[in-house]
Amino acid sequence: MSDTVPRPTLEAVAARAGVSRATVSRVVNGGDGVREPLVERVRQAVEELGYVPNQAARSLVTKRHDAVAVVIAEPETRVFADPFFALQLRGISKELTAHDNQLVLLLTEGRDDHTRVARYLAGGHVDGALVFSLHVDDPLPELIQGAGVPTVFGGRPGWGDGTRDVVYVDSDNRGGARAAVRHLVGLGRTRVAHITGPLDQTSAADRLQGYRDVMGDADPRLVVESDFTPGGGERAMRELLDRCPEVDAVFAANDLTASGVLRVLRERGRRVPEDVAVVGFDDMVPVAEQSDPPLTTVRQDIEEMGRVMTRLLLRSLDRRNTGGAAPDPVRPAPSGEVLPTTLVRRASA
Amino acid sequence: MSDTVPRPTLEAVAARAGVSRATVSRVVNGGDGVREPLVERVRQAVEELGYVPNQAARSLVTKRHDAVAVVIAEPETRVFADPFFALQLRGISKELTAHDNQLVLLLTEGRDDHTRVARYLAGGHVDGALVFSLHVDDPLPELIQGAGVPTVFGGRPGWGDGTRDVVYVDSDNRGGARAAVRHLVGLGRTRVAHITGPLDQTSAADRLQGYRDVMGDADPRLVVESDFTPGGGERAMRELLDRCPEVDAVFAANDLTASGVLRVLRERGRRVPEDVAVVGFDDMVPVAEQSDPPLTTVRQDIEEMGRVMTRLLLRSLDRRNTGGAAPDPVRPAPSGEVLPTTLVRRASA
DNA sequence: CCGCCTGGCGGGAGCGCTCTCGCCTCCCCT
DNA sequence: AGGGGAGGCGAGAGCGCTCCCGCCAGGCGG
Repeated sequence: MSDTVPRPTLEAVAARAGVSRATVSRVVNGGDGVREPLVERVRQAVEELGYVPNQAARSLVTKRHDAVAVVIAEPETRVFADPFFALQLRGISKELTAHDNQLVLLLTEGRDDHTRVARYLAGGHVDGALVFSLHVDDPLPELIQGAGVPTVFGGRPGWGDGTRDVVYVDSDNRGGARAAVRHLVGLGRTRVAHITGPLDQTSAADRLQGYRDVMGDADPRLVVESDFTPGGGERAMRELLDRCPEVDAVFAANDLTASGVLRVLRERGRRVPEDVAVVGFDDMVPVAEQSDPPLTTVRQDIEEMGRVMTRLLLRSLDRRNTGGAAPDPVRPAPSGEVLPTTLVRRASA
Repeated sequence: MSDTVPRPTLEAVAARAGVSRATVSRVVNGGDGVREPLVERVRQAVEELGYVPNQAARSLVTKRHDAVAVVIAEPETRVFADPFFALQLRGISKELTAHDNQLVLLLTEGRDDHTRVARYLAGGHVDGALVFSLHVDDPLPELIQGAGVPTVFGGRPGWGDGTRDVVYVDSDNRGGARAAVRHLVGLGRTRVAHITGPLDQTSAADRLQGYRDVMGDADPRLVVESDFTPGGGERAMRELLDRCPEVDAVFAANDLTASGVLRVLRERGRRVPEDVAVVGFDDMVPVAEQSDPPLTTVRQDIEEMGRVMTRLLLRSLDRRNTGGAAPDPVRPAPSGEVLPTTLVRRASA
């Protein structure tokens, strides 16, 4: 059948335009150092033949791929149930296409995948990697560091002791949590509880930290560990009400948790925000806006986070390609970029 | 700094193992036609040097890339808010990695992106494409067909007149809708309404069709068009109650819509399911299970859909590479695979 | 026992591109 | 008007791999 006609090569275009391969190459890659009339002739030949450069041939010599891997470690299924990654991917994708780079998606679950991913990255198929790994004990980041591929992490890696040569982008979880709790305190609430996320994730740990920044170690009964899910939020809230019925405010570690909290509160006949004020985290719009009452929450700009990660990575790739000479002796590589979070006031607090 | 040591080449491995490049190549690609002792020696050399084949060089000669593009046309932002694509991607990713293929993700919004994607696909960077385009008037599918890349569509393409040479995988939206409505009728409901999705999406159109299969054209007041969102569901339900207060059952085109429906029903003091029974579609677990009351809905296996699409594509790529000779004269190419949907009974109907 | 055939292995070409050279042209300065 | 320099362009050498082909060894039949 349609055995896909052989695509035209540089050679063919050169012949058609009556110039050398080198000149066509120059034109295709920006056209510097070629005089206008020739440029025009080559452009036309390219057009007529429908020439598209063969990326494989190009990579073979340049050793660049104009491709970036996005690694999403996803041990638990539920992680994927929220639009978090979708938004990240959007931001990443936009930024990548703006710079003519491709996005190679690597989804992992389980150990075998880890080594597979590490091998792939070490294989030099991509120029860099954007890695999301939520859990502190995840071996993946270390493996990837070992692969020698420029990498930017999404979220503060748990194992980073601060001095490591790690580049990451994170939301200001701690600051956002502080803002949330302060808001609650500002409302005159005195029994402000916190239902945490899984504390082996740095985002959850940081939010707890922010809560403690404001509340100190106050009443330990007011902190209940949970798991970022609505069901977990329900369980935690029941436990909380049993332990400490006089609670008058809850800072839930994310919006999903908050939705569980609201449900239990309704079920127990507590009015929100009159009896108990509730603040969430994430500003997952469909959840937060549609909840009853609409949820006051801390917004983080997930898409922007993806964008920033990408920019960071591309910039470091650029450096590597141009002047690796001076490796910036003043501020070495390690750095984390922390994106602001903002409190969004709705009805629940 | 660490200027990434040059990776070992086939040549290097060959030297180390004391054989020719060709032999190493043979071993790396399966080892047929090489005697055991040599295979072993080569394997060891590969191991010692940490050799990884250079995919670019390989593609250059084989003209295969072991990579598949996943194109997600996403005109509206909200599409991304539900876990639909995330699940698809999971299925696709699993199947792809099982066959040692990479996933190149192409997210699009807007016209410019369309031509960009078309160019990319036509550029022969990938072996095939998996395309999701929800709207009937989306020009993307046509563009992609034109690019001459083997393609499988996710969801029935709107412009397919049935006779076109199109391969797609879809859920049995129509059948699922029928099952939902029959269930409602079986409950003794006589005023069964349908709140549709955006009818320019085939899934929404098919669900409406399924509703009509059972209800005929009955009372036109019972069909309200909406947009797959909770807010849209609310508006539609209000309108429905105004138009036709005696409604005793609602089949919502998806779970998000159903959640809006439930909210309005609660607000208007109608009991679910006693006064009005409600059925959704999708079985988006977090929404359906957590709703109040838990939602009876039609489940579709999204992840499996991704898997099936991938299998279909890979199979056709295989054919192309091996014996394109006999293009299967009996059953030509065109085909759509329709995956079953099942009714999940919870409390709302 | 010799020739032939089979099968394992090496040599070499070439995939389509980039990039370094070196030549040649044209322009500018003296 | 002539010399020097700069810049435009072409030739050619690979990048790392696959695959075709041809050589050589070993096993068989005549």
